[in-house]
Amino acid sequence: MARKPENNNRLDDAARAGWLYYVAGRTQDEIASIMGISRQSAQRLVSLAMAERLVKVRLDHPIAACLEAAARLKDRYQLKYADVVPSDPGSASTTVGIAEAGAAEIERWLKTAEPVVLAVGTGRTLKATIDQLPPMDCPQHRIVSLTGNIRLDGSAAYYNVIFSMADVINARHFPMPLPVLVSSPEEREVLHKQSLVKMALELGARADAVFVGVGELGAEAPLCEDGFLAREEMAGLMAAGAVGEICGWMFDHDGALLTGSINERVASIPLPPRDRASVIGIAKGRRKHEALRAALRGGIINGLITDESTAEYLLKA
Amino acid sequence: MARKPENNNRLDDAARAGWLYYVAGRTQDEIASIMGISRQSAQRLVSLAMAERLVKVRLDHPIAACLEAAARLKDRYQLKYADVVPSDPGSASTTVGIAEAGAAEIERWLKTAEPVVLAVGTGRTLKATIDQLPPMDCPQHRIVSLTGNIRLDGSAAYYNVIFSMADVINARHFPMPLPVLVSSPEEREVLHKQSLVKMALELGARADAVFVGVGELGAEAPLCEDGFLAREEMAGLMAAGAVGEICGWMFDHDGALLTGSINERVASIPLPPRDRASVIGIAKGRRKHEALRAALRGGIINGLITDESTAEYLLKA
DNA sequence: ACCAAAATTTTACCGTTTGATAAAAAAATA
DNA sequence: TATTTTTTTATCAAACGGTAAAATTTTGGT
Repeated sequence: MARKPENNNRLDDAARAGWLYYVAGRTQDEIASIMGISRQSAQRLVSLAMAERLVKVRLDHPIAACLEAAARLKDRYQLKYADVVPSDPGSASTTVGIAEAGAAEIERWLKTAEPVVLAVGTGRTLKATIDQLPPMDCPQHRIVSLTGNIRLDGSAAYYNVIFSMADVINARHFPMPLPVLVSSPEEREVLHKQSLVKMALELGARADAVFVGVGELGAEAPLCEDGFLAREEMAGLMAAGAVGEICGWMFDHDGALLTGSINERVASIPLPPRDRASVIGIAKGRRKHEALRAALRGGIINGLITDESTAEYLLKA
Repeated sequence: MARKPENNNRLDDAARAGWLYYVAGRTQDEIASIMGISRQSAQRLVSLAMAERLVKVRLDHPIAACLEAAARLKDRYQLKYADVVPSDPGSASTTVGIAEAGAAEIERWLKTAEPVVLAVGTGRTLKATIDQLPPMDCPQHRIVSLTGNIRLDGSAAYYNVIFSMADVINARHFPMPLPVLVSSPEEREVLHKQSLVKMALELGARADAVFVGVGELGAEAPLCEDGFLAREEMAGLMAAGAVGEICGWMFDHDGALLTGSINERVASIPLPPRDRASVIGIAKGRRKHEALRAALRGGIINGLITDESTAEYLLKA
């Protein structure tokens, strides 16, 4: 009868115990008495069944795939935070879904009692995110804009992230009264010494959480469309290897910031140190794929809110 | 702020909580803080996910004793398929365990690429089995109900196997819009000529796999309890030697269909030829013992899903 | 648009179940 | 027999499931 079934028997018992526990719903005490062993042995068998993956838990709901993708993204790119929302294949929107999810995450930060510093970038996605925020009263927190939204011609882009945000959450807010780009490194230096700007710079460096959009480059890039960047410059940047930008900071395929070139004229506040702060990118869609992957690779962002199909791309790469 | 499609969100949240709990292994406290709700709400969501069968736990490990019993059953009764699940001595449930196993076998059939015709009976066990099926998209298959679930008084029994099944697996389905029993052989003949019924009859005859419960007879038989059969008739049947029924077809101790008597008024679709199709009975428990043995002896079923202690009975006989 | 009723959520509490640890006992191995 | 490994026993803090009252939100009627 019993030849050498040691290992086999053990897994058999584990399977039996796991079955009684997970399928039949008995307590470990009951299993112990049914199988004639001590409760601790029963417990060991049950957890062995789990460890050996004898019991398989399946969750039949679209949301499950999203959660799993988020967990894998976290692991793959060493993220502090990841959230994946279901894709809507039919929709062309670049914000539906992630805007709500982004707002929820911002809300979680704002709900904390101890004061935090939140920083935001700009762009359509971020504007849509802010628009999903419920009114809140957060006098203990401060919010700062990492980047301006002044165009080359001096006018302001229509979306107004920091002020919209301040409108609904009633916290002290620090705008960035500068263009995204200035004409020279020297001009940047001068502007950054203005007292108002200095306060924002200082605050930005201490931000606990940062929420940014991720810009792709190309002829139809929002950066051009919105008049932040001349098309000739765009071509030069792409030739230099740039694939995306965050708050105006250009980076290449590996997520390394471009040295020289335009980055010396970016007036935005630098992203705070990634080891301390959460820098959460909010983006989805085919056109953002490469830029997102580069930003994740290079650790420019350590948090991500995206949708399923974008997550799929980022995972298979 | 427009931000909630409530109805949808409820199950979403349940799925999310269930995933975090069962897959990610978080505690309910953690889930509560992640989702921004109280622990009790988290607990409710987790158990809702269970109740709504969003999470399905399955144990695929073959337990040696069960495997051996299955092999012996196959041999002893010339079965095409046999599956034995562990017994839970204390439990009074007649479905726990075999329902999951039955669902797994149905799933295997549904996963085949070439189109198959699946037929199902009715009853509590089968309903519990169907409830364990994961959502699937199977436009290539067809499913047909071998029997109606209309009572003597014209009302429908609460369990609704074919429609529940169609709900989750999205295949063309063919219900049997008749009672289990009609008043006379002649009426049956008339009814069976209705075009709708004829299609079901035709399909049933071509079924590749059939899943049925096995009904025992007696004063407390489900057939009586559910109002399909008057108690006086039951007594007569038993006197005539009937020990069990499948889809309403009465059989005796040797598994031979009773001639005459009530069987001439059974409106169910006849079971397809056993040499071609798999007719799999799903049943366990003391009260089903005799009916099961008779059905196996007579070859009414050529497949079986049961539990260890029932298997033991069937093997020692 | 308002108020009242109903339903849901939160808060608080309690007994049971669970996972983990450490020492004693038993079994297996050399 | 001595040594190693496993199982049992005992104990404890954390986690869980249930209940009940208070607070909140939703619903329905006016």
